[in-house]
Amino acid sequence: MAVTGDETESAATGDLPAYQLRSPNSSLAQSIVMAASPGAMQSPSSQHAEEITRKREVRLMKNREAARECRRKKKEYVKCLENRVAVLENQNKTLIEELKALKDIYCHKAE
DNA sequence: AATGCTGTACGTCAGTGAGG
DNA sequence: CCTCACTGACGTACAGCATT
Repeated sequence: MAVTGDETESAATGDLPAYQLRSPNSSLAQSIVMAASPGAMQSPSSQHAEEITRKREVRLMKNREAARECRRKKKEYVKCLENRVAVLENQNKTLIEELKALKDIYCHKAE
């Protein structure tokens, strides 16, 4: 199992995760620029645009965390299944041995 | 050392079902 | 009908390993 560098990446690049550094014209980067720019008076249409951008960011952030959680749950589920396989394989082995022993007893009686 | 391959984690988009 | 959370699919970045 390879350990990825993704979790150590933010340490290597300051404190921003890689996905925030990658695309220079992402909506996030744009919105940061928008928020930082000293736009004093804003027209209703630009306010509306900003609201849309903000909503999008919130949605993306929520979805990002949902995806993380979803993957975590999936990994846990797979681990459970693997455990179950191991248990069932052991049970199967035990039952096969038990059957073999019973067959032996039966054969000796028949003689 | 350079390069290609593989596995892992991530973010985003699009589709879907549940609840209000 | 709308909104929200969940999830599969896709593309991307990166690390580690093998080969040249």
